[in-house]
Amino acid sequence: MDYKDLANLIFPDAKPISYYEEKYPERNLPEGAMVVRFAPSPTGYVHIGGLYQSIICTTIARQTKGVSILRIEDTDQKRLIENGVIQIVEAVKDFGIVFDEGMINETEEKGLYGPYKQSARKDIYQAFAKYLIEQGKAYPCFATTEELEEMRKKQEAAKIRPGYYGVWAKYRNLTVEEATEKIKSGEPYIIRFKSMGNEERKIRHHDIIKGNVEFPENDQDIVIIKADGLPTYHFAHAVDDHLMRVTHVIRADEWLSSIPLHLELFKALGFQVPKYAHTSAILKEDNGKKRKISKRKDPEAAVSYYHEEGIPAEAVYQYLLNIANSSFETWRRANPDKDISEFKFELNKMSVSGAIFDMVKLLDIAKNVISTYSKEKVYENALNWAKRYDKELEEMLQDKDYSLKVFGIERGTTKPRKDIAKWSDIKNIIYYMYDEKFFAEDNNFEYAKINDKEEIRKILSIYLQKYFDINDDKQTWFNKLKDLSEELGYAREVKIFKQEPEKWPGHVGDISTVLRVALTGKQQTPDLYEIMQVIGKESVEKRIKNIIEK
RNA sequence: GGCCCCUUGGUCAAGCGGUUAAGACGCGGCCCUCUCAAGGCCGAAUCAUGGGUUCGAUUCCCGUAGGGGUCACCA
Repeated sequence: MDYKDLANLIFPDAKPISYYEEKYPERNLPEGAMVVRFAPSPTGYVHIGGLYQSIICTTIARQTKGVSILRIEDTDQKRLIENGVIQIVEAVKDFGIVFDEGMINETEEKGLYGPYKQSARKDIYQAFAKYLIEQGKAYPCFATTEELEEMRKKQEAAKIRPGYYGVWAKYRNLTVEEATEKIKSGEPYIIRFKSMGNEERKIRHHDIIKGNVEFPENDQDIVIIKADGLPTYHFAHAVDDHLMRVTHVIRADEWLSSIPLHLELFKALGFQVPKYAHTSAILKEDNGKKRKISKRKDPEAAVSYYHEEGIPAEAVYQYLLNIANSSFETWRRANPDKDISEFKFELNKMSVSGAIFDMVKLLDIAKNVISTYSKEKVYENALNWAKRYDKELEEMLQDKDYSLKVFGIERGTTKPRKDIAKWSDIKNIIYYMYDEKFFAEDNNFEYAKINDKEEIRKILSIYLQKYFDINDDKQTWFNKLKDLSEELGYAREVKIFKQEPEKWPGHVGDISTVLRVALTGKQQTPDLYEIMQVIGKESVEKRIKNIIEK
């Protein structure tokens, strides 16, 4: 009996690996094309880090005329959740991200290198596991959980490196006969890789992002096929990335320390080693310390958060792209009108250390993104958001023509307004433009410098009687405010006032503030003239009278 | 704890042996025909630390400290 017999006993039906090598031939791609994959587990929600990875992945593939793959790593059956795949596909699609190959919904996929869901690739992993057993590079291990537990305790007590390796690898040197006998008698087992590494020796490796790194060789006989017949991450990584002809493995840097293992695995399988790029995690500051941003503690870790808050997907995308390559914002500034896809992304310019997530900066980007939108686009986005998250806002927006006028204020100019960072801001910014909402508020407004009730009435009365004409153009309107100021003994120009502030009780700005508060209930608003034009003559009169007569 | 990685203003960061150490966000001030938002101008603020190497170190080497990752039949 030899290894071949043992392999046949364990995996009698597995195909020879040549079958798969032929089925998934080398890709015919232009020079420099990168084949990359995003390989999440469908365990529940999409994390901001996953979105980050998928942006990097699809960007790199597109720019090098390569291929991006969405592969689902569902080998841990315990952690799976229902509709986990479609959640990932949809979440990513909301940000405009589409992969060239891989899963497109819960069960369907596209591409010739599938299946793209690991649970559907069981026979493939087993074929390669069988191959390793035949070569004497893998073996069945009969250790029970208790046995392994005990071993670990001993190792810890003796303060030696834990794990299944060297002399601790109890079943590593079983003869084929012994193993066969155990299998035939029905003893449960898993398959382990037989490592030839030596912990004393170092291996050097070049990572595209991290640079040169040095590790001790791997000497752990890690599990490659679990009790349920599915592979562990490590084995699936080697087999899948080889068969899918992935050229560049881009993944989170928590995998960096597995490099010695992965390198050994590729070598044992006779695979060409891909290039690796280990990306730094997105961090969160917590009590002065940094830690990985986490769904449990940080709501902003889940991509759904951005939809709920109404932060435009485009802004999140740009923010993440800027974390990945900080030269992005410089490029954006120089090329405001170009499509984002024209930005040249470079893997090796990614930061080696993790960036702390900065919501303030994200919101600043969002503000700028929204400022470039037309009033129609703002309306559409706001309405879509409101339909899902804010019924009251949805009702306000029912009158489309009117709402378009509201959103048109100070928009589409060379200096568009930048006061909206997220759709959830909108209600508070525009409610006073709608009579029903405005009059629903009690009108105990807070005025600024001029806050004497009598003075306010006087200013408003005279304005309404002598100066208000909805048909005035902006300049005339403003001149009239100046005239009004003068008539009431205020400075007609701010400049003049500043030269001799003691000479007047206030200036035209203070007068217009009175009008502003009376008309909107707020001390700060966009351009008052435009607001008056939008709400119209009747509303202006009604609002002013409402104050005067109170 | 072992192994590995990281450390430039509050945050993101450029820099790659000689620089007045970019830029962005944030912060402060001033300006701009009314308040904001914006825009313009100005400003405060950074090379963790100790040793080397060198004519010269933010940059190269070693140590220290701090932070992070990893040590599963999870990925």
